[in-house]
Amino acid sequence: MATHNRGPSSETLASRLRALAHPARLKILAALAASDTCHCGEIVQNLPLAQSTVSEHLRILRAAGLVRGETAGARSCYCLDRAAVRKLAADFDRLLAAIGRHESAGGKARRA
Amino acid sequence: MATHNRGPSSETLASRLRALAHPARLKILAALAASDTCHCGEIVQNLPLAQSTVSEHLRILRAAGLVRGETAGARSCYCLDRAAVRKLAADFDRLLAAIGRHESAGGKARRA
DNA sequence: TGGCTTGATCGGCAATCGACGATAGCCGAT
DNA sequence: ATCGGCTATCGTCGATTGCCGATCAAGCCA
Repeated sequence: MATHNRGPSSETLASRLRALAHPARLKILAALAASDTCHCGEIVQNLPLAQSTVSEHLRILRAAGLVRGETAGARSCYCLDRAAVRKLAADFDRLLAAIGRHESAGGKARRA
Repeated sequence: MATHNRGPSSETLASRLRALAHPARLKILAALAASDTCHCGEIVQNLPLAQSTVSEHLRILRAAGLVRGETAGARSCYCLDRAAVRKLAADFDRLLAAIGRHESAGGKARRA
């Protein structure tokens, strides 16, 4: 049994999905996943975006909790929060499983 | 090499996620999943939004392919495309699994 | 037929987003 | 101390989004 409630609210889940729903941010996540070297300049070089834009995307990902940035002065080190990514995947999967199931399972009418 | 692509491009996946990344649209999807009666007025009654706003959200969901609307004149019938939902869930899960895994095992797709 | 109900579309408005350049702060190297 | 590289933040601009009321098109029923 799930010891907690079913899932986050629509607002919470939607805001986390919003953080993902941008091609540049998906690419940034993929870059962070590929190499743990994680500083910003490397990402800027691999994307056709200005440095300030990439920094802004990193801020959004950090605010969503998907990325942790240790700003060690000049060279900040960004690390993917893999646990948070997995948790988001689980929440999302739970929602879509409930939606995608052929029958709306049981009478647990979920009022939103 | 042919496009042995594992998943859709960042743009494609991001645009589909964008369709989901709104609390009202998540609620609409849940309402469609709960009851297959699927006409618009019922959804409007369960949301604090104007009818035109709900219609707009339905249009976005339809454009994303998650909902099919058979506009049979006056009373249109909206149905959840459960196969599309499952496909999106699979694509998303594949992406997040690749990101959330501790080691990026394959690692050959380094786009510059 | 006329009127009613239902939903899609239009036009407008405010808010937010996404991008950029410019600037400021921090650190190591010279 | 000064220089130069790196990054975060600020301000701004155009584009998009979200919401609404109003209006229009299409069926249904008396």
